[in-house]
Amino acid sequence: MANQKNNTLTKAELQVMEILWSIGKACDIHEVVERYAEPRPAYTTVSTFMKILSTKGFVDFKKGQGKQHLYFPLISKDEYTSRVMRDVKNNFFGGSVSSFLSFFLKEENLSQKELEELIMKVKSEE
Amino acid sequence: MANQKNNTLTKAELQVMEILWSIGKACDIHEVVERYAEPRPAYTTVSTFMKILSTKGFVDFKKGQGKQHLYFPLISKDEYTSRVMRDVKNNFFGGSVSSFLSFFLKEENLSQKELEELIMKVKSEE
DNA sequence: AAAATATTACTAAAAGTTTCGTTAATTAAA
DNA sequence: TTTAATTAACGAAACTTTTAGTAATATTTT
Repeated sequence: MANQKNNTLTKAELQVMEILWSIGKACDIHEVVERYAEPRPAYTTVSTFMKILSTKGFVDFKKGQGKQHLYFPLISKDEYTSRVMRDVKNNFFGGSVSSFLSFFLKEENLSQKELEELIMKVKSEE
Repeated sequence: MANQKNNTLTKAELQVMEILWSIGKACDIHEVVERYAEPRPAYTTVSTFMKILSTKGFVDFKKGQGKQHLYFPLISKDEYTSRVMRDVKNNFFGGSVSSFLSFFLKEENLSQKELEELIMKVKSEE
């Protein structure tokens, strides 16, 4: 039986992913727990999330010297961000790019000029 | 005791709000149920959500002739969209407008020409 | 006004999420 | 190599969300 793919993260799962992304390298449970703000969850709680995230296909792990499992994300923050943005675009703007952008510009109250400057900046970064 | 304000919508609650927004006027439970795609939820299920949404402060109701309650949203879709956008911006871009926009533009892979057309369009809508 | 119908409130079961203790397995220490 | 310590897997309790049946209330019909 192939791994049933579930492509949504719950709030608590996302929190774990955020920490994995911020650490930026394969790490053990302890390193993850340490990064939580108080009150920190129990070691076994994070361990459970790793298990869930593994079966969901969001993380994998390898053996480290001494340390048994070193966990790492299988999806980048950018990739996940893309999914979230796509969902917002679809759910709130009927998938329309221009509606999305239009709303955003009004929301942020950006002038024509500011927008063009931003675009220039983005372009130059490529 | 004042009404404890809870400003997040669950998935099922959002679905109800979407329907209320799309109907655009105060309506009864039946009208909401009809708008669901199959398989439709039970009448009492939607009724329960209305109760929850009322206590959460997202909808209110008034008496209609004959029909007992006519429900209507207390928050517009635009307002709620703003909240969602703000949350995405904060959670994924550290609250930075330019990061958010930059990501979006790269993501959509818009050509210079398309961008200019979009800007024109957005501008003309103001 | 009494009976039938429709609607909302209440209650609770089912499903999903979050949390962590206990157990089993693995690694390190004596 | 036996014991102690560490770690992951398992199981389940606590909590949240979703779903809907039943009871209570209100409206309509006869």
